[in-house]
Amino acid sequence: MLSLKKYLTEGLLQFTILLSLIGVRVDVDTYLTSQLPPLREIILGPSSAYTQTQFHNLRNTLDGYGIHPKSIDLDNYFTARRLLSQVRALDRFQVPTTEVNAWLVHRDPEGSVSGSQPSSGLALESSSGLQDVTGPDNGVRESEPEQGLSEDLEDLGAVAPPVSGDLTKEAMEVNTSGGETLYSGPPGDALSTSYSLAPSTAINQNVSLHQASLGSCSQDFSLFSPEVESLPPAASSPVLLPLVPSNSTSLNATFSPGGLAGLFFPPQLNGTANDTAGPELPDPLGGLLDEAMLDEISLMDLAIEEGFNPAQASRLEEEFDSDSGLSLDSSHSPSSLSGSEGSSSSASSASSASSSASSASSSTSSSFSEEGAVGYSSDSETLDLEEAEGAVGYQPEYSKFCRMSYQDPSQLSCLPYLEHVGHNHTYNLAPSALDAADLPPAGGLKRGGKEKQADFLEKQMSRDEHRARAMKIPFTNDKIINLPVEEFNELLSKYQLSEAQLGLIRDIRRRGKNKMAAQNCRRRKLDTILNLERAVEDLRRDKARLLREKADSLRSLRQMKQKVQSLYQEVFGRLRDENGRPYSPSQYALQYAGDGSVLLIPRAMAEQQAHARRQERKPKERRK
DNA sequence: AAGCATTGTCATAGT
DNA sequence: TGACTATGACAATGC
Repeated sequence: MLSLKKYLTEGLLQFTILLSLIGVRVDVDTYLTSQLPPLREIILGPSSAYTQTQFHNLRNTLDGYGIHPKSIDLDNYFTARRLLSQVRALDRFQVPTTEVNAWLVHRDPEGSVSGSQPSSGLALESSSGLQDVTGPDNGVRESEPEQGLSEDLEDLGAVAPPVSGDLTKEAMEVNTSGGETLYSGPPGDALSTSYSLAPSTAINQNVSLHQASLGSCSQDFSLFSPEVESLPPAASSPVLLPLVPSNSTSLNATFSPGGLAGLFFPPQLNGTANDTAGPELPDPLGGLLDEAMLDEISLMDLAIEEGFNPAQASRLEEEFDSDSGLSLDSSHSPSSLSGSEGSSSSASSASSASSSASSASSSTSSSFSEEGAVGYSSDSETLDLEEAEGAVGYQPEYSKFCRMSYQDPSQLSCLPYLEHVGHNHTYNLAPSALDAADLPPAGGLKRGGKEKQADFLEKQMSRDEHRARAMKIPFTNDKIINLPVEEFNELLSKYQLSEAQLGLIRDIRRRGKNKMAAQNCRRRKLDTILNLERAVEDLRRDKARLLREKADSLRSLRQMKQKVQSLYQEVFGRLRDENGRPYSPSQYALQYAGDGSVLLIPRAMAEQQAHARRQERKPKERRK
């Protein structure tokens, strides 16, 4: 039995370790407690410590402590919840949504201006389109830049109203009569995240401007319709670029691998453009992305503060993509965990097995010789119970025993030389098993074997059993301990017992119950430790997962910003003034508006607005 | 022999 | 108030 138990215990643990190594978590307790009761009993022993006294204690559940207010499960639950939330809060990373709406200008072939056809025209909304490109899992939304863009629009409205003319500070005049009106299309219609060719014109009369026109580059830029090429020169700046949304062409279609490559690596602009707006585009995104960049910087700062960097993230990702279940901390590797669990489990099994002895005792004969918990026996050389009593502070009883047990000469030795009470720690095993293991084969000494067996059984008796026997208690310790109080009192009433006997019986009952309570308590303690270990492991995994997600989000954010920058350069490089010349990036900049429109404004104005936004932000940050 | 693990027991607080 | 449980602390014992 012992070897079987050890074999099963170790085998189960090894199997669990193997499963954990391949990423499968196994809750041994689950199997032991609910799914495989026989296995549990083999390994841990019958859970008598949980159930023995439960038939008269309705408070306890089958597990003995499942719903008790003091249940460690409650502690574990709340502790785990708290720790989990704390860890998650530590690494909480919320990537704000990004919605960049850009509307490319196109020309009304008839020179008319209309804002009522948003579906026609060239949509350049990247809010979800970029997410599509980066994939749904890596979709990153960043609301702050969008908010910043809205601020851009507001600022622009305050400083240089982009629509309906009336633009002050120089060359802000808006000409609505021309055919090169620019349109600020409604972004809401941008169901498609697409770049598309505008089959027709959608020009908002209110926002038409003449300062921008599309050059003849459209033949090599599929984003622009041929119609746009023939836009007459515009007159002044800033220009409001109508980039009309359309759902006719998906972003994925337009951003074919080549197209995406073009976005990531902007195509060289034509010679004219390169002359003025070429690679040396000064701060191409200008104030458009500064907010976003600031966000990223702050994100990176945060990451650095947390001891986390993208390289780490990549490494983490590689590590955890394998989902090996290995924790970051080598000291908490599955092996170590399993080791601790193994030791704990073995300890638990030992304590449980002790209870199994108690339970086994319950099923044994009620005769005196067979009664009670098998186990804690006196040493064979020290049959003196009273001396043992004295050794553990039972002096009053000790004297009684000396008086009461004299009838048995073998137990009369109230002598100092029998001080040592041998503890047999195999008491948690059934005597039969011990007999089979320890006794010699039944072939030889039959009579001697029986005597040894009797001696052995006597050794297995607990001290209280010896005391009860010495006091001639007429019922078993098992009954004394486990009977409900009413039946217990009824039992006592059936016998004429001396005060000494009654006192012993009460002590036996008290000690027996406390013994099981102690076993129960220790088992719970072990379970608590194991659960905490599991909780720690879970938290470690959660933290690693959050870090990995954070790395993914940062990566997606970077990619998206690169795309936006490339798009900016694409668009800006193809803008032409009234003379067909490209705009100088040192003098002009594109600015996104919250409604999805794109404005071409003087760079000084853009920088001024960006500066104003920064000034606005500072007090807010200080407040934080 | 020291150290550790296990178990029984007591005292005490709480139910 | 008694019975019972839970648990910290201590001691005994075996390894």
